[in-house]
Amino acid sequence: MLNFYGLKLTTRQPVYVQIATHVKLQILRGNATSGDRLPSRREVAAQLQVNPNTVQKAFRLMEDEGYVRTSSTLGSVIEVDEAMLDRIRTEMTQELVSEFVASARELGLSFKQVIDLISELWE
Amino acid sequence: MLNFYGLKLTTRQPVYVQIATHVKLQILRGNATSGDRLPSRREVAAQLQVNPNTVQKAFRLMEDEGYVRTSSTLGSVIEVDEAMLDRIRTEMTQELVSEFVASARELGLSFKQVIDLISELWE
DNA sequence: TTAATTGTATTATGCGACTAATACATTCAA
DNA sequence: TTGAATGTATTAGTCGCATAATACAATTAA
Repeated sequence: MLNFYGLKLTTRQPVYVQIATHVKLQILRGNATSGDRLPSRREVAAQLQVNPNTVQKAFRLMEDEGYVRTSSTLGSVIEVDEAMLDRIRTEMTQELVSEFVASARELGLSFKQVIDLISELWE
Repeated sequence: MLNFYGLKLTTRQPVYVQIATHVKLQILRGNATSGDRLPSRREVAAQLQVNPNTVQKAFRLMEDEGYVRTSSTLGSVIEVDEAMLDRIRTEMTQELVSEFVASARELGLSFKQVIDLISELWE
């Protein structure tokens, strides 16, 4: 059973988006996989100390994006095949890197400067 | 005289923040420097097709951050010394790179993967 | 079987960002 | 000098996100 205690919410993004992103990251990192169950809406709301309606919106989003299915018997369950997993990984990676490169160029940074800065921080 | 025609607005950030960021980038890239004048609030609002009050908020922010000064005789003028320029550059670079590194690690990317992906996109 | 839990839905409220519509005093050019 | 442009301020309204308070049918557990 997945939980959400490790998720620290910010104000930079809608909470329901952060919840969906958190689940996607858990899937990518192998901490969650097909068949794993999610806590109830009310339980997640309690764990994150947000409103159940906000959580409902997150679950709706995850169902629409195609990696969570909700049945009346099992509640909400993660459901990903290899293609979906690859789609998620590619999508998130591409967005992250391409936006970073665009910003770095806007800032006037050189390729070498960027690599050096990342190297320093990577440890 | 600076203009804002090159600034494409998104919905991901408040407009007034995007305006201030745009000016800071112009300064960093050498496209704008001390003494350069900014168009009037109403003129910027027209160029960006946003409300004058939103632009006023951006100008207030830039004054507070310390690189724009407004006088009754000259309107709003850019004013940066070497220290301010360095502060801006460091601040924006640090934020960009450290947030990127954090996200990349969350995604489970290796250092080599990151470098390879950036190399591909940098061209 | 009965009570609790759950998914789902509805309506109202609050808040921050942005828009809209003015208003007014000051500066400056015709 | 007069009228336009400008900086500044106020008040009201919209929109998306989140909260609050319920409601109800269906499933589950005691």
